[in-house]
Amino acid sequence: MRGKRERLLREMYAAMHARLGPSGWWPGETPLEVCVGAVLTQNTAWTNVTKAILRLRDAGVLASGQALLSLPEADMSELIRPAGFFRLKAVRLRNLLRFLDDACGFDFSVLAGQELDYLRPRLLNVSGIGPETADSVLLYAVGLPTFVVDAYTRRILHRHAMVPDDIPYHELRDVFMDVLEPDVPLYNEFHALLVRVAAQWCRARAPRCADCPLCPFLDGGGA
DNA sequence: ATCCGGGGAT
DNA sequence: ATCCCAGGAT
Repeated sequence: MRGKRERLLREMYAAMHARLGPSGWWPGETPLEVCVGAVLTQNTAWTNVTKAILRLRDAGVLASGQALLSLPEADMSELIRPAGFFRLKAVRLRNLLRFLDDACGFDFSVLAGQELDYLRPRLLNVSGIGPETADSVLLYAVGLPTFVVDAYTRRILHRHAMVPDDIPYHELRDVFMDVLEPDVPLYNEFHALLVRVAAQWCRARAPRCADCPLCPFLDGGGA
């Protein structure tokens, strides 16, 4: 029965929102920047990504997709070095930029008019773009209603005994999308709240369950 | 199962 | 000086 899971997810959302308020969170100033961040943040912390983005901004190459594309790969690697896996990510970012260039010429409103089920597989077909990166681009840069799942999401739901630890990406995504109506602001805010809870309370080591907004939903946490 | 690399915590 | 953290490809 999944009416129970639906109620639980909505209550968790409400609890986080009540404690933390609206996040107003967007992982970048522009859609282009969101795409850059989506690649750079693969398997790395946001603090590192921020440094890399700043370096790109200061170098003036973040102004347009063309500027980024015309940057030699060696220069790109060096600029994004703080984000880690920098040679790999320079290639992956280039792949994504090339895709965006010929899919829409960096006019993201064109992509916003396309079907999620059409665009998502195409994005996943780009080498270096996996499900999380694709969903992050689709939700935050394009504005299509796909739920972004990450290690934080997995950890929080697993610790609340809602999913197995090794649940595949698409199944975890379905946990949300099977139950939540397609709603970009809702998906945006839900993900943002999970990220904030994971960072401040549901940390990988030394979690602070006692005063976590999701404490009431813990096994034996009352309610 | 292993590789790719950095920053922060311990 | 290590250990730990976080996606995707092969």
